Amino acid sequence: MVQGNARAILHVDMDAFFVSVELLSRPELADRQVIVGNPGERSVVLSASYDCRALGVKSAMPMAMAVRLAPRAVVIEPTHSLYVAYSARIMAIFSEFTPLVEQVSVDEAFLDVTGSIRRLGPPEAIGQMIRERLRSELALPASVGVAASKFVAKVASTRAKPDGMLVIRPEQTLSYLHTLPVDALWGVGAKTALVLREMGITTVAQLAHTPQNTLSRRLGATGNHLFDLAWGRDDRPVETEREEKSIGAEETFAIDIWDDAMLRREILHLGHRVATRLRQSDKIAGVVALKLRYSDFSTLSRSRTLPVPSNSAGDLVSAAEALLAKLGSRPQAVRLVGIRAEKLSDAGGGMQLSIDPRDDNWRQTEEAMDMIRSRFPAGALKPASLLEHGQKREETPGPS
DNA sequence: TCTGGGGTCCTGGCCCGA
DNA sequence: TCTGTCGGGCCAGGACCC
Repeated sequence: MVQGNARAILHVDMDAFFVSVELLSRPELADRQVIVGNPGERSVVLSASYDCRALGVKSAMPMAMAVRLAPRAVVIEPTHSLYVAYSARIMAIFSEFTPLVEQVSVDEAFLDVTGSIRRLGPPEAIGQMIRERLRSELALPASVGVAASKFVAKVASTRAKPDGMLVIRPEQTLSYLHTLPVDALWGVGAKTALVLREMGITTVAQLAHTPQNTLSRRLGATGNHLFDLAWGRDDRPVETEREEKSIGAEETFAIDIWDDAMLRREILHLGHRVATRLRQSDKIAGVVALKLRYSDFSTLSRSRTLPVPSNSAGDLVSAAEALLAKLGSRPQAVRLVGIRAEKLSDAGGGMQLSIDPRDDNWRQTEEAMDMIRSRFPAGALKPASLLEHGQKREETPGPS
């Protein structure tokens, strides 16, 4: 597999991860069609078993459509804490094979096993051992792609699904890539695929044989990037540490709303969620962004730099409310509202002190809330205005 | 069919100061 | 002192990924 200086990269991707984890505690559903997702009318599919996928059900598909395609499917509500716990066990297994593990999401990772070959054998043997460990210790199926770069390994694991392994040797890379449709390239979504189709490009081979300057004129930097990928050029290293760049929270309302008071209550709620997560990560935010999505799905965002970086809900909510006020009246009912904390930096332990001493009481209150939250179940403590909101949610349309 | 929630990255417009 | 321009920061939005 490894020739000269070629790297040996594995991409390990768990198969229908949320469904597989749920089935561990519900073995009686093993032969049934299963969809994981919230049952609400506005929810989407998070994961579907492969027999549902055969009927056309896909991740991110509206649940209403999925149920129409697979009327016999059992719908299970997601248990995120369970997925996070299994994810930690999966990553621990990976780290026994190499210290170079880059976790991409809860259920997939890149592993650079170049340095493990002398100890453990060729990369395809390492891939097989990892799949067997996941199967024997966690009873979870995974697919593995083996290649000399992250991008090709990722393509290979996708093509190996479900429960398979695909090895693309360095000398096979181009001939393999050039058999693929262009949307197999990482970074080609619906919009870019449409632009490429307008240019007469539907395969990776066609893209590779299009002049690079033609691609960059139409697609900018993306064009250059795709051209490199089409020729198998991807020397991005497996990165074991990633700095968080932003932390956010958003909610889609059960029905679109006009009521400004309700919108502000949700902003308060989201502000507390984001601030709590900032403090848990020991981060402060320099910028607060507000996001609104209207009935017609058009989305608008506004952001502002804080006078002093902060991880206090009071500061985040004030900034978000100021952005909301600046927008003036709403042209349409609001479907979704979100808050994101950006330009993160280290808080250096504890909360950031404001230049305004009047804020200190509020900050101390939030610190006390953090402490109480750490001892009692989630939702046990919330500001009075949110308590009222929580009660009203039972009777009036609120966030889903 | 009618579109969640968590993110990252890129681009282009605008403003401001050197 | 005035003007042009250039770069950088900020901001908004689009596209993409899982």
